[in-house]
Amino acid sequence: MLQVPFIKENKDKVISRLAVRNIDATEMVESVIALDEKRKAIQTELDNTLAESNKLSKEIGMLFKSGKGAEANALKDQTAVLKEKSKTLSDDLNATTEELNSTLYKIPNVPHDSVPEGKSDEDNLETFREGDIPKLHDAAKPHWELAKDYNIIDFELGTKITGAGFPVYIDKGARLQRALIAYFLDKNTAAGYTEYQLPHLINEASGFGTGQLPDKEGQMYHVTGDNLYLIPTAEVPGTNIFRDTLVNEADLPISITGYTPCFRREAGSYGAHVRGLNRLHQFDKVEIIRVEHPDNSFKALEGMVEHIQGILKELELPYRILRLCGGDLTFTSVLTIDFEVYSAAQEKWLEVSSVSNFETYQANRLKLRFKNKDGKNEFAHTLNGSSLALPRILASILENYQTPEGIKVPKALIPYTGFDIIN
RNA sequence: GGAGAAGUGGCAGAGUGGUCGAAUGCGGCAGUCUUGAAAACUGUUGAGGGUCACACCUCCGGGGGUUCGAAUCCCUCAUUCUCCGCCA
Repeated sequence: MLQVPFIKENKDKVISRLAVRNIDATEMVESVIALDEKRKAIQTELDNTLAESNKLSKEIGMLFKSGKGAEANALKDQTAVLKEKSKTLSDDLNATTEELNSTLYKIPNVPHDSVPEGKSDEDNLETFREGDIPKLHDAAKPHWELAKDYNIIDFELGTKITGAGFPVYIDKGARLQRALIAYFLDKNTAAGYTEYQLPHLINEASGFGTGQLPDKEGQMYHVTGDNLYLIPTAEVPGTNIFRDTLVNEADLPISITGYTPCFRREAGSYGAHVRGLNRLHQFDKVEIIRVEHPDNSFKALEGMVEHIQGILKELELPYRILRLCGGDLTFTSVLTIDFEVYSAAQEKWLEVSSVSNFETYQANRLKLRFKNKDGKNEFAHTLNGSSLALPRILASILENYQTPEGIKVPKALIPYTGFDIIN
């Protein structure tokens, strides 16, 4: 969430930049400022009441010590009134703080100056494009047909076992998945990211830490028996490593990577865009996460973008880079860069990675800080990105690399798969 | 799943009703010494709210209670450790 002093000092800017997200935050911003003023007033009154009460208690203690029991008992009566008053005030304070926080939770992060205006993904700004779109043979097919022809992914079987959106990968399909995971992790660790294996279920506190809760619980699978949630992305367990921590400035940046399955309810999705691997309830993803010094976070974002570019180039997939417009920007992000890969048989671009800088928005909720040169605790910046998400990479490999003889394996992956063609 | 124990500042670790926001050590920061560094020595060093700055308030796993007063007593929840059971 945003910090109240920041909102106060940059009120007009906050409102005007949030307008890029097509929301009018005027009312929420005003309300935050008013509630904070109210909170301060109550806090001050409560503090004074408690100070008085503390003072009396000390006096009572001293009187008892010096054997003046009668005087002490007389003072006790006075404390009763103060106690009643402080009870009322603290209830009032709690209610106000809660109201303040719930308003803060509703205000998304303030988009970076470079974020273009726009309503939907159609308004995202393409900034770069590389790689040749392959010319496929006449009998070329979309990946869901290829998957069936070569028996490497069985969607119906997954439907039988679980439901739609839970595919079963078979034989070379499964090996290709495993190869991609290992390949991505190797690329990430070679770039300085430390590999982590993370829990696939998270508790409520973690959901709050990264912003999935309180508003977006409908997007996660909820294990009600234990009140845990299945992770929608490794970002959640990975970033919550740093919840309630004070890191050393010298340890920044912290870079971690991890492979996890991701579970998303995707309620309300339907139609052609969910066909095959395009949108699933369970999918695999390798994530990169960074905790950065505020001075360096945008440079770090650039570095992450270059890193992912390197992987897509090595896989020889045609890709483009987009700067998300305000309307498409995720709630917690200041700036998000998307990567899309061209899927030749579907003849469309598929999103395979999303890289974001959250600045202090997550750190504020997480209480992730470092001690700066002046000895003050300062919120760190957090960033993350997919490096990479598997299903659409797989889809584009299957489609782009298909030949009449079979599906070729990208050169970079052959050491990992142990085979060079699916036929 | 059963029995017992524990949780304190960045870390380790004392503290069993008032003088405790909390001894001590490590780490951090500043200084002395040194050509410089290390060592040694001296000083300083928790977080949040509040204030121009003070004052003041809150925080000893989370929540609740007893008391004029709680790190300390009681209840409760989650966690960790030890022993037993079960087990990939």
